Parts: sequence; C-alpha cells; structure tokens
Amino acid sequence: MVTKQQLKGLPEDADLRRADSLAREIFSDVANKWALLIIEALGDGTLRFSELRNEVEGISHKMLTQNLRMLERNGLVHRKVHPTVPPRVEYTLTGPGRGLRATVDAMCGWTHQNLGHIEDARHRFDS
Amino acid sequence: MVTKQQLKGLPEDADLRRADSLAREIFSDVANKWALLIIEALGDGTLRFSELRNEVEGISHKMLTQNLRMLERNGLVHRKVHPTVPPRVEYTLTGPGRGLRATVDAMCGWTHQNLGHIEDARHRFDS
DNA sequence: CTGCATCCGCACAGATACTG
DNA sequence: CAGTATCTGTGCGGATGCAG
Repeated sequence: MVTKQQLKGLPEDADLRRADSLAREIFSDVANKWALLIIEALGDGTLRFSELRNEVEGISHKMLTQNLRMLERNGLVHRKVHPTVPPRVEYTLTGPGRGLRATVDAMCGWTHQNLGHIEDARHRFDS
Repeated sequence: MVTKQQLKGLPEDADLRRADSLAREIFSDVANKWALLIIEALGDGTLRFSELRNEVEGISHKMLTQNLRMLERNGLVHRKVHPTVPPRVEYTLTGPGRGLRATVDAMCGWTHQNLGHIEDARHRFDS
C-alpha cells in the first residue's frame, strides 16, 4: 500500500500521528465491555432506554447513559426523542454503527464457538 | 435454530445458564483495550515480553503481565520460556487466539475506515 | 530480562435523590 | 420514563522494589 507519506514526504507525519492517536482514542472508547454489549443488544432494531436497561444484563442506569452518550457522540447510535409525556427515547444503530456491529457479532460468534476450548484451557492452567 | 433445550426440555436450563455466564465472563476478559491491543500486536508472529512492551504503546509492565496471564489462562496465547540467562520468554497466538485476532483485525479495519465519519460526528455533537 | 509483590492515588462505577 | 447531579467506595492501573 502506498501512503500519502511515501508520496509527499515528511510534512505529512503530523497528520499521520494525529490519525493514529484518533484511532487509538476511538478504539479505547469502543473496545469496552458495556459499549460492545449495548451495540450487540441494539442489533438492527430499535430499543428504548428502559428496554436496553433490561436487555444488557447487569448494566447500571449511569453506565448505560454514559455509554449511549459516547456512542451518540461518535455517530454510532441515533437518538430519537418523542416529545410525549412520559418521555420516550429510542435508540438505533447508524450506518457506521451497524458496520461495527458486524465485527462485534463475529467476536460473539467466536466466543461461543470456543467456549469448550477455553474452559478446558482454564482447567489445565488452574492446576 | 433448534437448541438442546427445545429437544430435551427444562432440565438443560442450568447448562445453558452456565454456558451463558461463561460466555459473558470470557467476553469481559477479552473485550478490554489492553487485551485486544496485545492480540493485535502479536499478529501471527512471535514477540518477547520486552518487545510487546514496546509494541503496545502506553501499556505498563503490570498490565502487560496481567493480560498475558489472562490470555494464557484462556488458551489464547502460548508462552514459551527459554531457560537461558538472562531469561527469554516468547509469546505467540494459539489457534483460538488467531481466530479472535481475525475479529479484532476487522474491528481495527472498521476504525480506520470510519475515522472521518466519527471525527465529523464528534464535531457536530460537541457544538 | 521477566515476573511477583506491595503501596497508593485516582477514576470508574454504583447508589441515591431530584428535575423535566 | 429519561436524564442529570452528587456522594461514596472499590478496584483498576501506575510506580517502585525485589527475586529468579
């Protein structure tokens, strides 16, 4: 692969480093248990706040709002507010969000396929 | 999909719940920043402890050992000790480990492909 | 070089209470 | 119902020192 750096030389270094640090930042945001479980729970459907709270087992009110804000900020989930009373807020994955979801699905699939191997490995290790 | 539960009824509930909690446990182990970065750094090569320390930018001595132990316990990395002096320890991904790596690669690819969208979304959100 | 143990600060996560 | 704010404690993660 030919990079901009190779074509245009050193002046692009700063850009590349900025892109890398941004990638790391995004990765740190997204590669955490709750964020991934929320994305997985949303799937290609629509869930209300309270539904997500039930769907993602063990998550607290606070962690859910925090992670939803973070995901919304990064443009991965869309937040639709219905101005009714009581209020009703629905969350759905955006295009990029669904792209990420595909990778999370793969990871979940991997987990279930390797349950046995991992359980065995653990027993071996613990003895 | 037809599950064991549907075929054989309620007695399998306990098994299923155990498998689910195990899956959650594994997911919690694996879905964290440092573990994923270590797996990505290893790739399909072999790295020493100190090399990993350099490769995974920003990781501390302690987090590296902790995560390596965890990954080894789950049978995702292989730890080869050369009884020399000074000691030399090499880490490689196991079969299951490489399977997981494929999903992490996908996630990294997604990150880089969506850098632009995400940066834009952030600017919009922050204003 | 690699690994383990200890200490410690800080950030994260839970609980609770209050507003729209 | 959804969200924000505040308080509190625990556990994560960094720094350091020591051993093999």
